[in-house]
Amino acid sequence: MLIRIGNIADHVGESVKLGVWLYNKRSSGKIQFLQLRDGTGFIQGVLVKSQVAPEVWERAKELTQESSLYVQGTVRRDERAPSGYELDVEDIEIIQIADEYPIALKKHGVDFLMDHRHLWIRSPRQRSILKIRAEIIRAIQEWLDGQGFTLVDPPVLTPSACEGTTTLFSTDYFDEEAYLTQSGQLYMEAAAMALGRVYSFGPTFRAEKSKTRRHLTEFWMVEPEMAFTEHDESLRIQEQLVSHVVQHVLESCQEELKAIDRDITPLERVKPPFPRITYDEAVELLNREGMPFEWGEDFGAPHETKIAESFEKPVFITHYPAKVKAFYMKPDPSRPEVVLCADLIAPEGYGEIIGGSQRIDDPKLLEQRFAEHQLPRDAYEWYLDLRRYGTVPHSGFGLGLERTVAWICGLDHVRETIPFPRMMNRLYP
RNA sequence: UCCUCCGUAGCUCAAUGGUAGAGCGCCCGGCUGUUAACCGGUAGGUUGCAGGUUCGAGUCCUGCCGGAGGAGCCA
Repeated sequence: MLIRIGNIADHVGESVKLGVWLYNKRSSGKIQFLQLRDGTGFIQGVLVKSQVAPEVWERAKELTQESSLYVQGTVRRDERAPSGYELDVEDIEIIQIADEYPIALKKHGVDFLMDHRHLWIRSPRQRSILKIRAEIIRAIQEWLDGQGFTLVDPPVLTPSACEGTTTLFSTDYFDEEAYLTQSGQLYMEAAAMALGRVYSFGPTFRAEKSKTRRHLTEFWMVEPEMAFTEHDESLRIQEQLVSHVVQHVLESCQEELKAIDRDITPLERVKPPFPRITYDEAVELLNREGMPFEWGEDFGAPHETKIAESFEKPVFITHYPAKVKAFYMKPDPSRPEVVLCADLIAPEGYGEIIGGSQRIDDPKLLEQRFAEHQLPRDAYEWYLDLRRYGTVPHSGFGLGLERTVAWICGLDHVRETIPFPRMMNRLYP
């Protein structure tokens, strides 16, 4: 039976068999060091010429980078090894001698690495990031499930835009045009009226010609939607969710965070409550900090970074002007020119990771908004129905997974947070 | 869509308008504790494409193609 490197500590002193790839090899005339990986970890295999069969020694010499093999050896504790363990190799069964591997253990350019993304993800750094991504997903679902949320899957193919502003990917749907979803939110509002507290987790598509470190054309969002929930309670849920995710990663991904060299001190501070400032206060802050900004505009990336610099934790910016936000957001009853919404801005310049709001529950007002935004009413009759048949106060938000992963991992681009990123100039591999 | 920058060996990069080079990788040889090992050697080129200026262009000019960073928009 094969043992996995991740469990190697349980087999000290035993002779075990591993299925591995050769990550790297160093050799002298009479000793060879094989850097082996199996997806769960790395371990160094040691062969001393005088202590192994001649044919095993020769097989080890043949191995090239990323060759696949079964290796039999005895596990030994060794203080010199980065992982604390080494394998004294006794036998080698070659599965394949790999062709010359394109990715050297040296610096490469972004374009070259992206062209070889299918191989790049084997590297320790990329492997660690994908592992952290998986733990972030686990933490999100674990927390929401524990709070009584039900997972509901909205459609990916949709008949028309949810918000109508951004560019959509279109596709043939028999005799009509369909679009890939840019948000499941409206469907999740329907689901919340059926199940109370719900969330979706899935891919989202935006055909925007954005070329920045924060943009992908295909990315994953978590979109909770909550019936009988007002804006303030939604913010409390958001800060608890984000804090749980960060603390879970700190506990369960210590090795990976170390492997990618993430400074975890800013992450350790991420606990509720998060600071809240209004849009008005944010505008004041920007002007005070020497970044002139006019009330009524929407913030750009440099503004978000400047605001975030004033806080040690993620910060909520609330009560934006209605005209810069989506049509479905509920106006503040005491001040109808602003809406009950909040963007959560991550620290360290990572920008917006959550956008959320309380939704309009009054059917008359929602119809008025449809008219103001010149939205096709017939396509949204079903959405208006939600307000006609037992409307309730409800709120929801969308959390961008890749931006959250980039922030927690401390990456300078979201393209490393997803196995196969889709961007304006990238559809391969 | 706009702004800025970059395209030279498999990879990362040098080369004042004057003989296209280095390091790494591959291959060969050496080395009994290597950590991106090290040491010696071999091979490796239509300088992104098309024009132009010049005695002479990797280098200067124009256009195109590809890429990167940013803006707008958003998560």
